Amino acid sequence: MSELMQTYQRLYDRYGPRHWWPADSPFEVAIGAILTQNTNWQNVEKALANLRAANALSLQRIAALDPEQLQQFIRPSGYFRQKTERLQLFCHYLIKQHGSIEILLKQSLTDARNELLALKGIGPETADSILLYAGEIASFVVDAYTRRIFGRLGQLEGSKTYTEIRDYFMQSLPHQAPLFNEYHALIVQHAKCHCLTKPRCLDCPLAENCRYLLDQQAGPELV
DNA sequence: GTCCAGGGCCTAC
DNA sequence: GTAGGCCATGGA
Repeated sequence: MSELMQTYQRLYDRYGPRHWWPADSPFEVAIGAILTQNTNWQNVEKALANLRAANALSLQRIAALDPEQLQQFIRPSGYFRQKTERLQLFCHYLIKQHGSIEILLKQSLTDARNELLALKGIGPETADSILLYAGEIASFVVDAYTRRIFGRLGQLEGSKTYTEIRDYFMQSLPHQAPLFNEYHALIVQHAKCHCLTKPRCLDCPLAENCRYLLDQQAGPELV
């Protein structure tokens, strides 16, 4: 079993299925993916609840909303001016070019990904999240946690770019959307583990492989 | 009060 | 091509 599959298995054995992405439709996944940029998911849920309460959580409604009103709805998710522009650009584009997110996502991975990346406000992580969680397309999502966790395992150098890390995962794992889905969700779950903040975490499911932990001499701080 | 969260864009160098 | 600043709210 590859190193990455072994790590996956340990995370899965500890945390179980994460049932990602928490959304009712591909469109909601995409909206959530933009809203959660550098933002706690709890705040995103508040923004989504505001949109839902106003019956505004749809492609046509978001596109047609007055920007200042949209800003108020999504204010809890932070960066509300930027995200208002990003959401409306995204919706206007979908309406004009495809009519729905589902149609955009029917293309090949490369075509759909390049199209998403060409949109202002959609970078690699957001694009891959939309591809994977809205389109069930096997595009691995890399985030800050991925760098941190696998850096500590000694499996990633800190200098790797987004593309290099994504390539590493995609070349080492079978291209299965359900696997990529669960793996990224497990990484986000594991980010809450004490091992990322404390010198020694004995309860960590990855303790056996954790370079940081192995390098530590026995210290007083046990979590 | 400080830090950070499921990033990305823009500007300097 | 990349380091640094900027965007903003809410909970720990």
